[in-house]
Amino acid sequence: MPELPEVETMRRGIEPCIGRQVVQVELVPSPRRPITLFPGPAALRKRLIGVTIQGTDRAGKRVVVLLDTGDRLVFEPRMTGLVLLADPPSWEHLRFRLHLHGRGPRPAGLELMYWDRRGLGSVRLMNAQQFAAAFGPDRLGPDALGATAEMLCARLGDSRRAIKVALLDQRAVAGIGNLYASEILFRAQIHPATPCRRLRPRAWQRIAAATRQILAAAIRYEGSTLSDGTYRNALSQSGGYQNHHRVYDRAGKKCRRCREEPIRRIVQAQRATFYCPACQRR
DNA sequence: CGTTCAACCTGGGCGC
DNA sequence: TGCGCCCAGGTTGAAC
Repeated sequence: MPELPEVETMRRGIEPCIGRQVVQVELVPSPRRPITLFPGPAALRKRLIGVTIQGTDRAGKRVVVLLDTGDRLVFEPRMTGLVLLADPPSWEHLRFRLHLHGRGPRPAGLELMYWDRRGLGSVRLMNAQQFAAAFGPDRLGPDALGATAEMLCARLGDSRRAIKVALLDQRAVAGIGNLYASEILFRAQIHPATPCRRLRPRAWQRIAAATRQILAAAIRYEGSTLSDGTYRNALSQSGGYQNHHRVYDRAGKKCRRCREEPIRRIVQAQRATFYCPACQRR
């Protein structure tokens, strides 16, 4: 679930952590199996307790917490992970919790939590070298929020892949996931199966503009909370962008643009793609 | 190059 | 009511 807009919303939501000090590290408070934690519990505690949070960042679909030691704490939510300051949807799947020292005249502590129902995500503490190796420019393309036609065309213009599949390639452009890829191509009025190399400069312009606009709008609405209700912002509140989807999960329903054609669902690279066959011609 | 499949997990929805 | 299946916002690596 969490794609760029959801992860960016979570990142903004945990900004109150900035300037606070880690006083306690809780690993897997529930009796559940742990998610991927790196490094091990002892090293994690040793390198986290006493450090101060200096800032937050995002690496594609990951929330990054910058520490005054130069280390980075990286939360990768994958399908069902949440980075929270407020109570999670259930205590059962809480995986990790940092207790932060309060500040100000009435210091109240904060708890930075990672919750993950399916447990496919991870929490990793990385030094500068490890972070660069994992998320450097050779591993992660430029952020999709700043997509330009030149950038997309330079990175994908020669590819034979379908544009929908290519937009999910995090090395080409970082942050677009399955839901927003369909929404972006609908807004750009491009058929999702179009091979990248067949796209003209004008088409790349539309795709780049649609990428920026869709992602920015989704961030404004604090992301999409789908029917399973899993996604929440850091305060455990639902997003609102699901009410603005044009094609995602609307198979069989009439296109909101042409008000005629039913939205079609196809499968590309084993993943669902939604589009309007009338508005998005090959 | 590109595609396909399986794996990692939980849980909601559906047909029978 | 229950069972078995299919599906899901992601990523990775192996096989072809």
